Amino acid sequence: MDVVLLRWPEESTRRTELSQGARPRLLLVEPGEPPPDCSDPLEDWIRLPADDRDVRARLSALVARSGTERPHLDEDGLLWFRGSWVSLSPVEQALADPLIERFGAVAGRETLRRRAWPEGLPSRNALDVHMVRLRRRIAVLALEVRTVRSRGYLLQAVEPAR
Amino acid sequence: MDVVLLRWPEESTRRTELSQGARPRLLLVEPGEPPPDCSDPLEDWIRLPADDRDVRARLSALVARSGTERPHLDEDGLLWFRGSWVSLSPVEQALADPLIERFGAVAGRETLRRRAWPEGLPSRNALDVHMVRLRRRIAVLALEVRTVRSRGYLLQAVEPAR
DNA sequence: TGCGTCCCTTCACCCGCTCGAAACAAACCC
DNA sequence: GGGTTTGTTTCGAGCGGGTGAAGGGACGCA
Repeated sequence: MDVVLLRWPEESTRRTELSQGARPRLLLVEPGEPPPDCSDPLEDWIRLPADDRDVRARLSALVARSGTERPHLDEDGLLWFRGSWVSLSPVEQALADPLIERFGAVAGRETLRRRAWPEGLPSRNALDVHMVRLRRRIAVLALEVRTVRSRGYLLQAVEPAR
Repeated sequence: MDVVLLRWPEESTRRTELSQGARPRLLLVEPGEPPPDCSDPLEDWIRLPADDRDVRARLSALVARSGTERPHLDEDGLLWFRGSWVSLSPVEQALADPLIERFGAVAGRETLRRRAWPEGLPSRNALDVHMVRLRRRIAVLALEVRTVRSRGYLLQAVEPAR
């Protein structure tokens, strides 16, 4: 989802419209005008005239905040994230799919099981084993699968070191 | 809680120190320098030289953001705070729930006891033991449970070191 | 001031269960 | 034939929740 650029205060009505739709937006504040009151995390502003790098930095911060950046599985079984990809085996695709849908939230073990083996699990811990393999693969994309005990798994970007 | 003003990029080491303590901070970016990468919601930046009103607007936005932030328990048993999470066991969820409801105020022992074990306490000090465990877990989120003797417990954000 | 009593904290241990990971083998595909 | 994919077994680490027990601080009371 893209960030919308708005002139402030001219386009203030459009701003309220967009805030309804949870669409991230960057307000370009006219020289001399007072800055807006941004309490929405999906909203930011910058004073004109502005350095190009500054605008881009705020845009990408908004994108990151809105969670727009999510991995994506193409029709060839390639898992894309931040411009890189790895190929996944069919089973891994079936597992990755619900994890991507719920990116950042838990996908239940039962859901995953059904998606990969609708006919029933081949063996007791097939799911665990394939999860290990999926983890190894997606590591190079700085993606990780975290376990939420007795609930399921959660796909997320690797937290940058503090 | 006060916002700390930092020069960027000179005081970058201080910046990382403060991010540990979850202290809100505003980076003052020197002319010509590239803007920082702010993923932390408690961090913001502004390009120098800056309009006084602009600085004040960003400061008060930071203050507002740090004050209203309260932890939140999602439907998968994950406790979220400031963009990070830990998973809680069922008993811990039951205890965390009333603590979060009254975030910053005391939740009585009796209330907690009833929420976790409506049928009656399994043993004399089960509540205390589980409280220790809950404390250990939420520490990584910079949350703490303070005891209010003979009244109950209080959940709050860890005060950043001065 | 000394003492006992709550109340709270923490530790160590137990049991049952979940999950991770390695290792091996079969099947499959260029 | 060599790499990849998938299934299977097995072992062990770690978690969740319950219990007992030790210890310490706060408070009331004599």
